[in-house]
Amino acid sequence: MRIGEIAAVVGVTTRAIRHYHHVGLLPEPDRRPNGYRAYTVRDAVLLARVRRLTELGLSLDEVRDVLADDAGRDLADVLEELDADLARQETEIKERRRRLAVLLAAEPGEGEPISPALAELLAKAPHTTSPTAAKDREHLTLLDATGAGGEEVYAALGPLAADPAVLALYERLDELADAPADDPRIPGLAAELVAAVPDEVFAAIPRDGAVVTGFKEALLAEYAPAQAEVVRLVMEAFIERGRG
Amino acid sequence: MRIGEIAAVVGVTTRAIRHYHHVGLLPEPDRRPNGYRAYTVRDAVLLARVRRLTELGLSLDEVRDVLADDAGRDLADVLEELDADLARQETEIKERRRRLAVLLAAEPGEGEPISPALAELLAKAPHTTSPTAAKDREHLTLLDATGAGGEEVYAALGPLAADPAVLALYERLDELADAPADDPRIPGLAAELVAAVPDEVFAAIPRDGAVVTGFKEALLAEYAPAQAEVVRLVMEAFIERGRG
DNA sequence: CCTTGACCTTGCCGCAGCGGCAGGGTTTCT
DNA sequence: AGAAACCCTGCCGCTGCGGCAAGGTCAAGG
Repeated sequence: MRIGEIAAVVGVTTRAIRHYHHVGLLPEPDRRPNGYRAYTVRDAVLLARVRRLTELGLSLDEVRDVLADDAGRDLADVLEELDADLARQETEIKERRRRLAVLLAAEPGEGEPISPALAELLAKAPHTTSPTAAKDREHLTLLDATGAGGEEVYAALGPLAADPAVLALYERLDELADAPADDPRIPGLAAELVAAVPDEVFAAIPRDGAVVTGFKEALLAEYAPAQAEVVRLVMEAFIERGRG
Repeated sequence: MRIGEIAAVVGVTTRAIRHYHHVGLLPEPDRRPNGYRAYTVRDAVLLARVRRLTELGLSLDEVRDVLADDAGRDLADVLEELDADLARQETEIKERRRRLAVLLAAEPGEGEPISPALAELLAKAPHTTSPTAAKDREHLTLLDATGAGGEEVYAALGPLAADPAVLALYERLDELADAPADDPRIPGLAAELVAAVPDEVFAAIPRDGAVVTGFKEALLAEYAPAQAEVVRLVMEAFIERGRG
């Protein structure tokens, strides 16, 4: 048989067969005078064995091992390992599909894949065009994606988000966009912000390991000077609370 | 933040981030005077979005598309397609595991992954050292692997395998190993072989499409001249029966 | 001051299992 | 005789990074 014929018999492509030759999985058969590979039925039997194993999901290296050690004992080992691997993949896929289902169910409006808990929180918050509020929401999605914040954080933030008084605080922060870093309104606003956040929020944020070096600086760099001052003061106050 | 810091915040490797830059999935941030990449919190937010999507199983190209079309409508499409794909993979894995389970249950002796139906058939056949019988078994595994033979073939072959008289036929075929192609024993043996195979076997073999060109020649080449003659006669007789 | 160690930079190779293509030659059918 | 359908070798491409090489940079400690 020529390569196309054995390929048709066994049900694989000629490219695959040549690849098997290339990696030494199948021996190169004799050649006809014109250079064509001349396959025997025994080659087809061998190829079919290879094929069965690869279709089960074994890697070519594993197939080579199994065919080399004709022990048959090895095969059972490899198959069991493979089954364990497939089981792992299966649960992985199920988990992903579960999360996908959650997203698909809750997302026909949002253009962002976020956890349902955060989605609920954001939905509760009043609509606003405040830039600093938008920034806060972005930071929350970051927290959400890293998985650092659990359900408790969102639950604790719930009343805060629903409180219309918070909007006024955001607006006062917005007003500091062009103010100098020593604006007199800074300390007062910082104090009010600290007071507004309930203790539970702070308690719910996992404090395992310090915040990554450089993150705070980067966070402050996001804001105008006077706003950064406010944020810095608020953060300091929280760190104090953490120590207390 | 430096690259290692943003990587720690979001929970990815620096290599992945650089890769995202390389393929244009994330914009290259500004550089510090020393050449280090300087990331902002906004970069972290973006990276986190990318990360969420890739973790769901989207390809980097798909992520790029989703982030480009901020429509949010596109996202739902991609996610649904992804879910369909995952569902397909899941059933695929289940099917493989099912076959694996069958093999693992029935195989603690055989060194070959074959269908249980064929395994049962081979177990029924009496033990023999006949080379031509061994060849036949190999050819059956080939048939088994290609999926051409269904359960009916094996069922029809059952009585034949269990018949000890068949052993004598194999031995007579073996005896022709060194005989010339015009040995007088050939026609009689061929006729007896044809007579031995029940009609159901022949009927059960699916005859969709001719046998692959070149296969018969290769099959005949497996045998010594006189044996090949027998096989050829048997095949001819079957083809005749097929026409009738 | 010098070293060590922990960072950062660019860039290229490797991975699995083939598919595709280029740039030939052969056989076969019409 | 020409076209279609085969065959050959060989190399690049895909995915999503990981690893390694061969450096530059920066902070802390002996």
